[in-house]
Amino acid sequence: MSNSTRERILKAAFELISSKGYQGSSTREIAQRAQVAEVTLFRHFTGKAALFAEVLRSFSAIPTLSELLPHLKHLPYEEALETLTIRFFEGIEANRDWIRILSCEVGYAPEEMKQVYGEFLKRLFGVLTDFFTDARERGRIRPDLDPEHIARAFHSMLFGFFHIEDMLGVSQGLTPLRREMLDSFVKLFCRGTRTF
Amino acid sequence: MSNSTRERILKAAFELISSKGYQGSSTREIAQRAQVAEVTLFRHFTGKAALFAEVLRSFSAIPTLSELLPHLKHLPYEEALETLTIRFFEGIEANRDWIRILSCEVGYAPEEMKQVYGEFLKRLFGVLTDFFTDARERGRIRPDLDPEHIARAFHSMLFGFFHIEDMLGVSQGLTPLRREMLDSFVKLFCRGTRTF
DNA sequence: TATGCTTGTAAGTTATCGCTTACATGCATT
DNA sequence: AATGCATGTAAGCGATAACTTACAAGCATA
Repeated sequence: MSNSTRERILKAAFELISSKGYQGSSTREIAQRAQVAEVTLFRHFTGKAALFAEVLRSFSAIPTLSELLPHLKHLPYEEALETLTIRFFEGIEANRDWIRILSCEVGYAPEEMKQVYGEFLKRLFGVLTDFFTDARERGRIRPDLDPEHIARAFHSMLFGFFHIEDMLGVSQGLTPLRREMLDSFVKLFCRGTRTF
Repeated sequence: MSNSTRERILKAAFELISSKGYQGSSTREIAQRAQVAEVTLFRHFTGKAALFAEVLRSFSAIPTLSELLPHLKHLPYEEALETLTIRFFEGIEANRDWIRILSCEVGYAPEEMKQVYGEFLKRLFGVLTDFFTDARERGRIRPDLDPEHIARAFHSMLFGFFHIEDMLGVSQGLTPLRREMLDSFVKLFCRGTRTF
């Protein structure tokens, strides 16, 4: 079986599920979108559930965040936070479909798929914790704060904001109004963590 | 048509949809759970979609937060923030099913249902903004901060945290570990907003 | 007793679902 | 030329979905 066929199916499934949900997407429609006979889908994957699990694995949005970190360490704390915030939000936006699948569809999905989500988050929290650990070692942030807690707070704030905006779905992207809101978040967060 | 039948159907639909999603819940199963013939469901509601819309309206988790506010105003800022945080999280926890429906299912739902969510959030943000506006007028928080932005930051942080924890679904409730995490959030948030 | 309202039973509609089977086609390797 | 592999076409399986129709039973009020 050629690889491209399989990947076309995966891509179609990803797109459809992210817009209509797992239960809302039929194998017929997925096959149609992939320009493939429905039976071909079942020759590549043992079933709809297996296809979904494979989608979760294949499209795992690996955070490009970790590549950004070394660069951030040479910036002043507030500036680094600002860059991190914008990049983080852009990253979420770029992978909005993937994230919507994970943060919504997984709730009804079997345990196996939750693990994919759990591992993804663990890596993400790890990267963020690294950043704040480094900042603490450099004396940028107060030593009494747990870097992991800060990382979670940072993540929660940005993710929570994105999720609400995404669900209401009035507009997409980093609009000026959102940019302004994120600026306030950064200011607040910076004051809340930095040394004086 | 008696009121109790209708309400039993609404309650059953609410429970089922919150655990299996809109698409995952059938009218048969909803009727069964309500101990009602399926046809009765269709005599009370014009269809599944109409039933769902009615569920959204009926179970609108009205924040008891607004009742809490007057009491908070007499507390020191950090203490008020702490109480607000705990109460807010408990409120989210108590309405977890309702919130899961809104924050997940609505993304795939028609525009009409998004409005229900939008109006709910608008009220919620309003209540929080009131709190921070009052705190600013009392000189508790820095005057250069926009109360609405602070309110959104506060909401995003708590909601984002809850959502992640809820989706991964390892445990429920305000566990000691979460309590500790929220304490850090409060400390961070307080330092980020208060005057010195 | 009669009327009207709500509910239940039963059977059925049409549509779609996930998935399978049987067979033909085309292309590449041997 | 023959073999094997990936794909397509077509038809259909059994299950379930949302929803409808027709009719009977219960219960209240008039």
